[in-house]
Amino acid sequence: MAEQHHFARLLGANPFFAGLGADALQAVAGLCVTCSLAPEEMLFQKGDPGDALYAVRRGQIRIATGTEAGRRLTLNLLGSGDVFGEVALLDGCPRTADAVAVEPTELFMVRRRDFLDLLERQPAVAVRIIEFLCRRIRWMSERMEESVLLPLPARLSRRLLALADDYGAELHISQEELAIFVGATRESVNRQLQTWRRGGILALGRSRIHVLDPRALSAAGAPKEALQ
Amino acid sequence: MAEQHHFARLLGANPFFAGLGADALQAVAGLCVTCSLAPEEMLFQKGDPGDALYAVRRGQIRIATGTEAGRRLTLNLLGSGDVFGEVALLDGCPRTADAVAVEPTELFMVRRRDFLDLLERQPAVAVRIIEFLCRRIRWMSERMEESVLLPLPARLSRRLLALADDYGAELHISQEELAIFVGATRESVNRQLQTWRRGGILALGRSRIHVLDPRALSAAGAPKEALQ
DNA sequence: CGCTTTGTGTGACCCGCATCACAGACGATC
DNA sequence: GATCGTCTGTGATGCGGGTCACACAAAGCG
Repeated sequence: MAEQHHFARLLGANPFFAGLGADALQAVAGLCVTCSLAPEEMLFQKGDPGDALYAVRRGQIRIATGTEAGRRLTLNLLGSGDVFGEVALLDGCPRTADAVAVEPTELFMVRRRDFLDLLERQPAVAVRIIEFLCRRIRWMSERMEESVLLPLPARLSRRLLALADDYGAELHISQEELAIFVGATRESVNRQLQTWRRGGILALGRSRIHVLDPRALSAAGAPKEALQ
Repeated sequence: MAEQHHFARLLGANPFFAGLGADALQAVAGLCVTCSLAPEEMLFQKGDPGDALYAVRRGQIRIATGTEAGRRLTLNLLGSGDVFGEVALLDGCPRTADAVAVEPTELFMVRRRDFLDLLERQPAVAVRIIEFLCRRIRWMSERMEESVLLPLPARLSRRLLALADDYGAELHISQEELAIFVGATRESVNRQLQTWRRGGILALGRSRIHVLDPRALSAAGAPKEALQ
């Protein structure tokens, strides 16, 4: 019960369910199942039927894809409170990417049927969902522009700043992880991080990146365009 | 009046409004204003308030962005029957990209206020919108993966096949346009098209690309992965 | 405590694609 | 039909970043 109250609060804080009454939140909370994952454990993969919606309770989830040739790409990293898996849930089509736990992770899960029932009984939820989807579209279109138009230093700078914004200046992520997140190789990422470290912008450690000077990092991310 | 019936049919054929009753469609049609654009005329640009939803009646619209440094990127090309501008309309935030007419174009336009009123009176529309947004998210995530993971020939092949699918095997698009659509330069695109022309896969002309052998083109687009 | 595993730091080399620079070729416009 | 602007075709050259190949350091683990 305390469990469910905690849960309802967590959901209420999330834009996906914001605007529901306390009672409705309790109802949603009642539909949820928790589930936990070990590091590197896969929750679902590309092509699976989208039969559930998830929210991160604790830990971190990586949404990723790759080619058969082994090239990989992280589409997003999700932390506590983030909701994911909504697209496949809403349109009933297969998942477009894999979801893997980065660290020991606990999730809340709502099954498709239960969620659609709720949606029918609470039409106000639809509006929230629309807003949520719009936010996601904007985020994707931004990332898409970045990845096509900007060179590695700019992409890296922005991703680091975004991560620092979400998780604080002390990031614990390996350079390998970071590389497949910005669509580059570990070596290239390492070289760029080194020049920033030498400039006093970052401090580096094993699976640790400390953003010391966000302003300078931000400036370093837009030199080509700034100069003209 | 015949005008409005034509319009209502066009809207009904579009997933955005599919599922509305004939009367509802008439109501929407009544809200619409038509507007026409000359080639290269700008409908809206990045940062503008999103105060309307559009549907292409005739012609072609390019959705694009770019950096201050002059690098450009076409995000989408929309033809007759396509709906666009829905994100800014729905969440009330500024446009994330420019919309420009490629050729002489006529549009239908619904103003934000009118549309939100409709949405309130016809809650069933919300579900359609959700599906529409989901489709868009899937499309974007696919394009995003492509642009990061695939080399130019693969990206080009896929874009050509997609265009041929929408507009028929006879594409009339300049190589420059095509280049900024796949995130490359005209020169690189030209060289790739030439090798395909020499292979009998394409025929080329001034602002004209004829896809002669879609199968071969599709195969040419995935060599690296296919070989292994 | 060695031994392995996982992550970092760096050099050498190469390749895809951008950049730069022209030379036609086709369509419009008068 | 001469002229001009847009579009195509192609070479030369350069650079960002991918690939390969190690050396080393820090964390697990018997």
